Amino acid sequence: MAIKALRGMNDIFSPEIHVWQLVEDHARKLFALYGYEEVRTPVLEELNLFVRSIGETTSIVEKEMYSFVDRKGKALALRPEGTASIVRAYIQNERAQSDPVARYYNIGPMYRYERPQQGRYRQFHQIGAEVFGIANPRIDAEMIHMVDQFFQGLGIDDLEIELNSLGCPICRPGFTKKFSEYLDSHQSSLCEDCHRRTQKNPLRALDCKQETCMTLMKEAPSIQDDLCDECEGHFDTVLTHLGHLGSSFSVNHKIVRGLDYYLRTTFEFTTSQLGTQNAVAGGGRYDGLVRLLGGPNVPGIGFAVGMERLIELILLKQKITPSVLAPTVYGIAMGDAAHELMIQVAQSLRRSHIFVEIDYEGQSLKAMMRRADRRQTPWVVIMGDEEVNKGIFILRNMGTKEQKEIPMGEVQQLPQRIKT
RNA sequence: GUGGCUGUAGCUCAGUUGGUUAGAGCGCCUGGUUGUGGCCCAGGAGGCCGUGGGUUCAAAUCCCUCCAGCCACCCCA
Repeated sequence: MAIKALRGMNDIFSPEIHVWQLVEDHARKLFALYGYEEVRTPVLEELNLFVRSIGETTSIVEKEMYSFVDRKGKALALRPEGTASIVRAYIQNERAQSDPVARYYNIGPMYRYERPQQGRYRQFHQIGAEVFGIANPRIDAEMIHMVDQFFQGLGIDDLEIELNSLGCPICRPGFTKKFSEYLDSHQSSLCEDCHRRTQKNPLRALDCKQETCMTLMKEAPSIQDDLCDECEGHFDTVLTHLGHLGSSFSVNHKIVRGLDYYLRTTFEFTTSQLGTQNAVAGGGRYDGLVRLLGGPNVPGIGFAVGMERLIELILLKQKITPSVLAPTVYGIAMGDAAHELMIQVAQSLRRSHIFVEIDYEGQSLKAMMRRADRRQTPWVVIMGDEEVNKGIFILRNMGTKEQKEIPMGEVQQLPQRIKT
């Protein structure tokens, strides 16, 4: 094979593409009910946008970005996630001037240079949404519930919703310090990775999968004991409101997200059916981010759904069976004169929004019929010299094998005939 | 980035202890009906056996490199 797609980057074809479209469609319709509008931003941004927002010491920034310099030496990067770009766009376009409150959603590819495995790709797609300008914890609950609705609507009803509060710049440092000290006092029993984490990002040790570390984490200080009154109140409201909305969830103080900008509410939607890549959606609040990136002091919250993972789940659970679209009418013409007329018949039907596919390649009637059958079409229009001379065409019902001769003049009535 | 498993036709897979023209099923094409589909029957096309190198008289088969997929770590969607 001459040229192959890059590692971890996939082509998406028929039948799966229909599932993609269905999912995207579902998202657009549902999000619109909550007041979200789509935004489209470039996939390429200044490298610095991601370094500053996601955090210099996160593994995304340290080793997973597709970054390079352009012809003039400017450092660029393909977006590894969507929030930073949307925040940048919100600031740059002065959206807060007229009204700081805004709800956006976006759908598109993201890029991370990781070792691919099932549910993890170098180019992957997210459906994400962001809300700016609302500090009220009820929006946190509403957003999480909307994501829940999103999955329910696709027949995915067994995801685990896990929530946590990461505290805020007022209370988190105290906890982080306490937690670091705990790690230090147990250095000897920590795994190699957690040693490293102790320096750079101690909280990550919370979701280490090494058994010794896991048992150690059970005894570790928990963030919930150190939340300041405001954070605690915020989190409580999120929980009770989410309960009122009818979403079932659990609180997990170990969920730590890999992006530095999160604070207070964070959440994940996980499945047990996709192996180790179990997060199908995740998100959280990022109140300081807009200001950090040079904008006004506007709070924010967002989430992202992993398309590939969601679609793998859908296919796995057979909630939606991907199928190729079948033409309602399949046109078979033999000879130039018949082809001329076939085009007219087809156009007439298409004007009535009927899906017509004409066979241009079949070498024999038999071959074309075989293809019509394979395409699972219910109706076939057949035309040859005989029919042309008689001013008719044959309409064949593939199910009953009945066929009728229809005068060319009655093309207008075809749509009704086909519907019954 | 680390460790493990894997790579033969479009798909799913056979392929003996290395042995000469690499197979099956499904799918595809053609014929059995100068113009009628599914089933059946017959025939056919399609493989640099992932890539490059090595061992050997001889490699799909043994060894190494690289590439890709999968699994775990890591990370997260």
